[in-house]
Amino acid sequence: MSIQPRPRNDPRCRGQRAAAEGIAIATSLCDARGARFTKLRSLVLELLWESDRPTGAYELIELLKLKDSRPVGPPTVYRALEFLMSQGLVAKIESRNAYVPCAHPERQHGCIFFVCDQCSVSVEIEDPQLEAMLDKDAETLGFRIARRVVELQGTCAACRAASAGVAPQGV
Amino acid sequence: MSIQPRPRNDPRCRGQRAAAEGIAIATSLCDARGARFTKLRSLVLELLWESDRPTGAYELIELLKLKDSRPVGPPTVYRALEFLMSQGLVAKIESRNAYVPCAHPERQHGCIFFVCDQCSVSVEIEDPQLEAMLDKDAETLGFRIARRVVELQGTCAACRAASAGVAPQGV
DNA sequence: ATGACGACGTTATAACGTTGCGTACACTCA
DNA sequence: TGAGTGTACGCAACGTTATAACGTCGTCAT
Repeated sequence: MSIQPRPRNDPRCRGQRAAAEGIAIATSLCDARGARFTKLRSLVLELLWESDRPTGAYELIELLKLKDSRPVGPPTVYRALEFLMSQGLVAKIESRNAYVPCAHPERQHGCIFFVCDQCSVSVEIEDPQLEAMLDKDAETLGFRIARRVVELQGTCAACRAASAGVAPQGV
Repeated sequence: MSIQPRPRNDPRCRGQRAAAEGIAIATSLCDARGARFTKLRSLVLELLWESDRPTGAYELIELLKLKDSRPVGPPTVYRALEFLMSQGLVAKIESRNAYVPCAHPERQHGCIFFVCDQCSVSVEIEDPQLEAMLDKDAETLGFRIARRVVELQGTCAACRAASAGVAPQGV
């Protein structure tokens, strides 16, 4: 049984409220691990939580300028992202060269992302059964998995509904 | 039950022989579809088949220069790759910004790639059961999948064996 | 204080990908 | 046969994403 998906476009999961929660969890996690959750790292994570879609590194640079009037270079942002990823707080959407906050950093798990081609919304789910199958395939090959990249591109329910309104078609 | 993986680093699947076979299959497929399998497209596919690992677009540009003494620009190569991908002859490894020939273009299927962090070898497998699970998850979300990106990064059997020889450790 | 270390700043550059426009060649069809 | 059409390719410039290399600063244990 899949764990209930918790879409990142769900109102309960986005915006100021979620950002604050995300930062709080990240703070305590890093604290527990002895990892330094610096101002910059916190700011980057906050910006990702406040965004409603995967955000590129250079976009983050722009946002940091606006938010903090602090000009930061690419290496700085990439380092922050690398740290956040190493802590499981952020994931990279490889097919978009963009970054999203992990919905549940407190759990160690492989993320599966559904990314809408039209509105760019990304939804993160967990599916332990699917992970198990990948593990089995890996074992067959004698391959040791370090990182899983599972990204499904297509059309989200909202965009399908919207386009169906214009030009209805069967499922 | 998973279809037997057919690793791209399997001798039967690589080198001149495999390249020739790959080109032959591609030729007949394109012919049947009324798609133009031009000299350039064929050459790019051939280079991918001859490589033993995912190959970047700019690397292909260099290889084309060597092979054909023909200087081609980035747009030309990207267009060829786009065509080859549209025909299911080539897949992009998103986490590497690199391209591999599809082992079995004659079948329509979602590819799963195992990519070694150390030697860069990539192995392509099919797993219909896994695809079915992804489809089910998508259905739960009302998401229509257009393209699957499944890439497992880690250490291949050969590299594990090699490093185990140096510093043995349990599985 | 001082030496070690981790985080961050800065400049430049590598690597990857696209836009826009022009030309050549093949394929129809009058 | 020659005009019209569409697709592939050439080319210059540019845009985007990511990293290398090196320097500075603050913190902390000795």
